[in-house]
Amino acid sequence: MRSHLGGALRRADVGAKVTLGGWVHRSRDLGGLVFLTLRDREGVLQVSFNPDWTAPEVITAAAAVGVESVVLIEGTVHERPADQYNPEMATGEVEVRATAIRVVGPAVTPAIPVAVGRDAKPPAEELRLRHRVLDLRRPELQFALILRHRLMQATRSYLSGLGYLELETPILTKPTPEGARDFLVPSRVHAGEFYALPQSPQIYKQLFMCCGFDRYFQLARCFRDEDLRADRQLEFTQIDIEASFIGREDIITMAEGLIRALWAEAGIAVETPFARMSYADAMERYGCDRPDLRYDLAIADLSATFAGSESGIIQSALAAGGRVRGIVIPGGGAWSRKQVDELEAIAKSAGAGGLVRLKSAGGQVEGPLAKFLSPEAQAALGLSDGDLLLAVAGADRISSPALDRVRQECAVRLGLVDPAVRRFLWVLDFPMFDQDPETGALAAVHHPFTSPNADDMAAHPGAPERWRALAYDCVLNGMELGGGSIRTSDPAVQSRMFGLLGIAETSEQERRFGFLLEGLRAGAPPHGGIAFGFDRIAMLLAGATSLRDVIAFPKTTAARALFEGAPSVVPVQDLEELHIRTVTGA
RNA sequence: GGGGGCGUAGCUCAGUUUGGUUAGAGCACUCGACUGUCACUCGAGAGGUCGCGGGUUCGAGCCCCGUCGCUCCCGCCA
Repeated sequence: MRSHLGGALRRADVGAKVTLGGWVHRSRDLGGLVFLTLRDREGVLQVSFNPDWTAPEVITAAAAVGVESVVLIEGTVHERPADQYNPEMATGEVEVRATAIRVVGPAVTPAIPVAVGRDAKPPAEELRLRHRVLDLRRPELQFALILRHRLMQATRSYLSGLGYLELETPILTKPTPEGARDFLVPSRVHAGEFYALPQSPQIYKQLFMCCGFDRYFQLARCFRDEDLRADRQLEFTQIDIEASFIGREDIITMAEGLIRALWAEAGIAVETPFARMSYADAMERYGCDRPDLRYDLAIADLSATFAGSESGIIQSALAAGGRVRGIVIPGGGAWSRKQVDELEAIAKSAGAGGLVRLKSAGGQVEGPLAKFLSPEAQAALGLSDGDLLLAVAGADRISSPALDRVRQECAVRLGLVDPAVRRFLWVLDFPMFDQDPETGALAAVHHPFTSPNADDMAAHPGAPERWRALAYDCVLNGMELGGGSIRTSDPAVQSRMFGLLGIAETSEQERRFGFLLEGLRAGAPPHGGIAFGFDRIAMLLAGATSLRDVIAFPKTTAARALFEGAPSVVPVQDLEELHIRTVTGA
């Protein structure tokens, strides 16, 4: 039906007789002379209807077509006169002189505009989602989804090239303990029983290793029934990878190559290897496990300096085993009382009791606590003129998240966040467990299948909260791109892990994880892997600010699909067949 | 579950401060004019449950209460 994609025509195509199919992007009727802008996935192209080469009834038909209608056009590619080039169009040096037009898909007047002006705001997101077919016609979204496709192909090409096999895992599966709420699917055949949608293919990919498939990957759909965010959807795609007979360094090298290949697909050169930092250092210096290294503003331990102060707040924090930690902000001394109050509010919302503030001006240290500090202590702070010191006294569990947020906000205020800079980072040696400060209960930081560090187990056999894990996260500019670990391949160790996590009963372990334990007992190779958040990577590389712009049919933050209207009520008979009765008011 | 922002014509918005005549603009749409436009231009026209419900008032787009939707964030979620 078509001979060319109109948006791809260039000066080299001049002279070609073409048949084009596409959408009417804009139309300009000059009276006896009509221009249509035709749009397809390659771009937009001007088609001219002129009595010199177009029959009168064709011109009449062209003048009558509404925008967003689908047309088939016949004509010839001509170079435009040099003074009529349109530098804003990739096809701007040519036009197609039409001899025929057929409206094959007339369109009603669009509810939201597709051809938006240069400075025009796009319609409200609700309308964009409600009229998604129109929204997805916009060149930016076409670009984003086409880039997404290319990133998928680059992933496949890179990993296949390394011998990885793309293997599929079930969507209807068994509830697993990733920590998030599962989506459940009722079984019609087995009354009262449910499948779960996978939060990730974690166990299946480990089983593949036990099967001997050796190198696995999948562009895996994952499902988590939690509240949404700009960067979080109910269903999302992961680049899921697992390999056998490898160690941490093998995974890191492979993953750096993958990142390089993906960024190259978007035209960005990435240097490897990436920087590395231990979890402990990241928490100590930046207060978080995925620091943005585009700026420093590192946290320092000031406990020794403040030890001699007579401030009650400080003394009680230190007495309780806490520390005083703070950030020196060059130039922050010029900030107003109100601006610093705002920073304190941020620290408080993160759980801190308040912010200790000291600034250096004219060689003097000023601030509410300055009088408690000896001249020696004041000098030890190392403040230069104009510096502001913001500190939090208390347990690290409190001060780290508070200083993390303060640090990020200060960086924004100081203009230190350069979007053109990319600082990739591996965070290594995560702790194996997170301990609830009240109950003492352990929870897996990564997941229960991660292998603990064998040296730590040997050194502190009775203190699992001190064990590190063979886990690693890949971080870019403060964002987690992906993470993984070397897994436990010894079924006895795995069983012990379940025990530490509160699943002590053998029968309970077998009921929930028997299929994994059976795989491990059948002879498991040492293995490990990693998973990257594919949507988030696509969002970054497309220059989008919301995941919804790189997902064709996303959900709103209220977990609704506005275009198709999901979720929706279903007939009672359907529920009965599934052995389900709804509760009133639902 | 909690907090913030937004909701006025098909779309983007003004009008809400301090309640007061018939709620406006640009774009889109309809009709007309126009032979090289490219966000075509020009003229005319049509288009409104001011998200929804209730209240206060002589009178509500504007004030009060409730509710719904979208969005950002916290909780939650790697």
